Amino acid sequence: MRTRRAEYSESTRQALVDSAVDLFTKRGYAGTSLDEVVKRARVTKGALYHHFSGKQALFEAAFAQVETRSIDSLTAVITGEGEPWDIAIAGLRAYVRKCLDPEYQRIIVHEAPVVMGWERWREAEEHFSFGLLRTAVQLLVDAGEIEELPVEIMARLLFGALSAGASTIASTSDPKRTGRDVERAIVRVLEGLRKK
Amino acid sequence: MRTRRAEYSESTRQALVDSAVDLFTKRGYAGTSLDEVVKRARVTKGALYHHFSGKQALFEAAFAQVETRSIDSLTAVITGEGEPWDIAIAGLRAYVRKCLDPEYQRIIVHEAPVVMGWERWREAEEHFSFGLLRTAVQLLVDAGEIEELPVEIMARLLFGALSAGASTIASTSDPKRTGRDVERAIVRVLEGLRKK
DNA sequence: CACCGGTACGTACCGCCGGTATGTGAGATA
DNA sequence: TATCTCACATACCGGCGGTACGTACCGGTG
Repeated sequence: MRTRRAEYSESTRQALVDSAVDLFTKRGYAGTSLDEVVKRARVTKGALYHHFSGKQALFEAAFAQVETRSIDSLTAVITGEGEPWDIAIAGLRAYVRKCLDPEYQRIIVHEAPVVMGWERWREAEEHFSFGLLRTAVQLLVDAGEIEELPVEIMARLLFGALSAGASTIASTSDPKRTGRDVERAIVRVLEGLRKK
Repeated sequence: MRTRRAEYSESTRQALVDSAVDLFTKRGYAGTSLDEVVKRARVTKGALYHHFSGKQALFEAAFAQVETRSIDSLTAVITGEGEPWDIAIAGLRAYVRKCLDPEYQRIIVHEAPVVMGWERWREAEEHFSFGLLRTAVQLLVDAGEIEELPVEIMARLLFGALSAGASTIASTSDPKRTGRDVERAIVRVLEGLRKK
């Protein structure tokens, strides 16, 4: 049954997560105090510690929210119709665009590996962006489009390159132009791996 | 002139930096307290704050020390004799090996971008590993070995891929084997960019 | 050698922040 | 209506980064 209390509770939790996403994006994990988070959510620390076990858990909730919202648009591209090669290129473009979103960039790309620890981050990413990327790479290998290098490794390297590319784009004076250059470079790298 | 006081002072500063490198490597930036750092260096916080303006500055000193010590071995490889292509491959191998060093892995690759801020980290890296990498890429382009994509972009992407590769190597159960796979994959990517 | 100035620390303390223990009132239950 | 429960609020603690200030020792000067 759906009671009023449950609705209020969920609303409070959501407000906390939203507040956390905002502040973690603007000031980073270490630079954000829980007092600020609860103040912006118009509750107290009691509420926060009722819903989450601590600051880390709150970060993971923020992480999950940003990833969950991001993954839908990407999944739509990956699972669409067309040639595997074209799908991969489209997915590439979509991911680079996603990396330009400040929330994604700061929370997912930059802070998460440090805050959650690399191992935990890796595990979580299996179900999100990285999982999708590896699926896409596997798709290309299965379709015989690119050479049969270890998929796990290739996906990791590509993931790193894309993140670095996104960071570069975000901090350049001409993001449009840099974005085109990054896209072109990555496509060129993939073409270099393509079977003739 | 070289006075005794100056020597003592330098020794104290060095002890602090060494202690910081150790603890930052083992417990990370956030997990390390200054009390621990000064205790291990057998001084007090007064000494620390005499030599450094704060925790961030201490981290940057640790960062600089690890980078400075790393760069010598890499520079030797890059500036050696031989074909540009072979030099680049050798440099690649050397860098992958360097990434297996726990200090380099934790302080330079993982923590520095978050602790120093991505922009500051990027700026600092110009004079260290990334600067070398870009030089190597420029070398290949000048020698006509690889296609003339924008050097800055290529170096950024390669740097990101290498960092991701380093993280993967460091956290796998069989670093030796993963290291070989990463090396092979990157070499294959470069060969894909090679002019015939 | 006596004196003195400054540097290289040591000591004591503050405010903030993450986390905890406990109180409380509104809504669900019988 | 009486009671129970849960979703918070309040008050407080210990630790940590940072600061203010005291001090001893080295090195130059007369």
